[in-house]
Amino acid sequence: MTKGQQIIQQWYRQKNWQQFAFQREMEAAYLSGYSGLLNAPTGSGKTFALFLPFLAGFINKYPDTYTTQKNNGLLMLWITPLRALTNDIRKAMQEACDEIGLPWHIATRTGDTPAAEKQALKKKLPEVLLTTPESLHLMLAQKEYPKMFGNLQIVVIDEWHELLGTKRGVQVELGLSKLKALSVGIGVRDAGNEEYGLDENKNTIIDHPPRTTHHAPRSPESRTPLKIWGISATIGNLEQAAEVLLGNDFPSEKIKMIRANLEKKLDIRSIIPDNVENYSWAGHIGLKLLPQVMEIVARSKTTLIFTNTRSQSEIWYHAILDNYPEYAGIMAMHHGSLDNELRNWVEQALHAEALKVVVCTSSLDLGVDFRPVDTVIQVGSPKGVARFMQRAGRSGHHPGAVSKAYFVPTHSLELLEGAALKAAIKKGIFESRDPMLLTMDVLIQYMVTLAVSDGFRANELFNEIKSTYAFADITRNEFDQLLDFITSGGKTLAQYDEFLKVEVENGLYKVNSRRVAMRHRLSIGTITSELSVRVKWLSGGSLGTIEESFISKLKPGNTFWFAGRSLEFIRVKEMTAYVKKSNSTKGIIPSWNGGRMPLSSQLAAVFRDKLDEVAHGVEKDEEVIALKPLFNLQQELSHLPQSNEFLIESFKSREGHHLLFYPFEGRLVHEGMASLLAFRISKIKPASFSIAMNDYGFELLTDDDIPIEEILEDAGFFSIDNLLDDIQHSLNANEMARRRFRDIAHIGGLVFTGYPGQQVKNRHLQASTSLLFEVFSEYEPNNLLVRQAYNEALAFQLEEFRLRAALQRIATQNIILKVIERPTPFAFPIMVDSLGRERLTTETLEERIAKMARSYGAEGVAEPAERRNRKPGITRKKGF
DNA sequence: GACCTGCTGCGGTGTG
Repeated sequence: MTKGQQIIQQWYRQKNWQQFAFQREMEAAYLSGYSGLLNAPTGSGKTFALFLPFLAGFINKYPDTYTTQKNNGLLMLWITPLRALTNDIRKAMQEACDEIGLPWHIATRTGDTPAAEKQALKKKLPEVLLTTPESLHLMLAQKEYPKMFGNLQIVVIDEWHELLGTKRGVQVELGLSKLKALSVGIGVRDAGNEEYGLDENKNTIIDHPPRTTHHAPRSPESRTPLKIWGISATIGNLEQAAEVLLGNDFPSEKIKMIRANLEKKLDIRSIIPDNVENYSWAGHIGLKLLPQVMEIVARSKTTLIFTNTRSQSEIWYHAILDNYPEYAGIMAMHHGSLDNELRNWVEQALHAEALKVVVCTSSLDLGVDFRPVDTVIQVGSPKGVARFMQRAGRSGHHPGAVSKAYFVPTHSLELLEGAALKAAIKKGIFESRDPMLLTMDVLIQYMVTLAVSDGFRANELFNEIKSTYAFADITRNEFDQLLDFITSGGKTLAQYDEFLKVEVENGLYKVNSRRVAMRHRLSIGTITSELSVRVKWLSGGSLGTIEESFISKLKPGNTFWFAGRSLEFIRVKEMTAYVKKSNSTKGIIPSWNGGRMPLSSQLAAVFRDKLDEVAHGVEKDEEVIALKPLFNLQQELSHLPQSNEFLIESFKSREGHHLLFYPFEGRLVHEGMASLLAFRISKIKPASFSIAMNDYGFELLTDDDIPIEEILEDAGFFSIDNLLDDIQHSLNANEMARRRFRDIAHIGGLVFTGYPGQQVKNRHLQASTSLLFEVFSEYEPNNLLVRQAYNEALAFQLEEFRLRAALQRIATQNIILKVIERPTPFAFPIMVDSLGRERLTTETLEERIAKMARSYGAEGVAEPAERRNRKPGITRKKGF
């Protein structure tokens, strides 16, 4: 056993920790020089599984000197997606070093780090640096960055599954390609120099001449000595995750996948309403089950209640306070629009076990490690298996403990998702994270980043980025277009100085303007967000942020609920809304505009399986048994589709002709499919439709009578032939792309969002990105960024891939057309979904649903309920 | 400018 390994063993004994098999495996792999991916859940000691072997490696290499004070320079770079994680992990690592007697300095460098500390880091590097992808790029935007990373031994990308599939992930890929390239050059030069980096007389990091030209092209013999390790939770495509992380040039014999295979005991239960028949058929808040939820909370020590939206957590918090006032003081709320100070306080209080319950959104998905929580409650569909697993895993956090998680349906049919979730987890089905490809905006940003610091040479950079997974397929022609774009503004913008950022001197692409450099550093990153209004007490102190559009609808004196308090609105000044405490118990709760998460395709598939079981009379799940009356009614009024059947319901009311389709494929696909089918119908019979949808199906409503039997006979109705063409005609693809383009323009640096604290007005940004989009579309139709905008719209807004798969599935199914008398349990939630929900409504949704139920119930098909705010579908009148 | 229920995440200046 080596000295390093001995020290590790001793450390585990001292800590009285069990060393798991995967940790030993990890140790062996690391010490034999492998890179790869560690698949381990949080709470399994994954940090030490990587950190200790790294220490052991160092101690093995320098067994006699490691205890004396040395200036090693940066040896390990640890990247996490969350600022907060860097601090927790740093503490743990520092403790380990102190205990072993290694006089190392472990530092963090994020947006939180004070400027003075950042300066100090430049002068004297720590041995281990914990940072974020954005901060890594900021470091790459500093002069002489190659020095900083010259002695780097290992890069760890923590929570890689969180980054993979996003533009932040692409940013990491690009950063790694540079670190690898640096290490190749240095590795070659350094061969045979064991004392490298250990010069105690000098306070410089490494002693080698500044690099004027960059590394030589890679040859197979000079493969990178740098080790790269990712840490990822379980996802559907772990192998691919490793490929993306390591890039195309990594020798496969140097790659290992280590799986923790720690069986986490999960105890999942659905909360079943006492009487499903009386439970809401529609809705998404779920407060009817509050008493049952609070019983569980009372029985548990600490509970996290996860909700799907920020306003939902406000509503639940409020309801608990109203009905269970004894929880005041031991309950808290946590979501992304609350002030950071408040959120930090909540996290601390959780840690100190001072809270009994926290109502939260996915803001607590990560970063609650080491906090004792014994029960997790999920209100509403988690929309994905992995997301639910992750949340469930937040409870019973020590190894070996059982995770207890409850699922609270917010409407009856959602209860079947509980059964689907359990089945999916049992079968080990997980969602994949698809890596993003050819994101030119991120590449442009990166190119300018390099130009801002030491400059780059085109051929070298091209080879480097070709080694990444994201840009493996980029052509030289495309790359040249980007070069042209950053140096001359491309074909279209050449006459505007503003876009001429990079200059070429002797083949070196470089930014010489300090102003350009500064502005660029200010806008590094791939996260774009809506402009929001800060909410502040008149007396000072911030509560959080809400959307401009919400505030603009308030008049001074109005009360609203936010951050769990009743507030009186005073005035808005410079993007800040001033409020004071109100005693009114009534108030509107703000809602925020956010992403629209559809049911994942994996969970949707298991849901369809469950439905098939139901149709075949299989009754083994408690959820299915409870839902029996509902399914019976569905069968009675219409039909329960088996997996080889596709149900369509046709129904006439005074409102018009309703057509209901049930692909069970998630709302984004339904939105696209609804528009597509509306278009295809209108080609046969001109008509104008309005569209409503949820995660289970969609509705087409028209004034005209549609000969649906006839239409269904047309083989082309569900066909994927001419799909793209029909989509182009049926949806406003232009508008969708324009919206995507706004973010792309931000990331690519085409618009400047302003200096911190003095943001450019949103309106202006909107106008300028819109203008750019138009100019490009007109004069440069093959512009790479415009092309990207269309591709992103197709892939993420329309989920074209899933849409295609769904159509292909439907083509193999038997179509069951049912003419129904009144809305079925399947139809009802979709029709309710189309009732507008304005932000400032006085009538609660519950009342509206009751009204709608009355209007359709006893009197049969009576006066239709108010149907505002429907999504305008295609308008194609006769004679078009 | 569009959303109508809808999450999360990062970064941060100058000049005389």
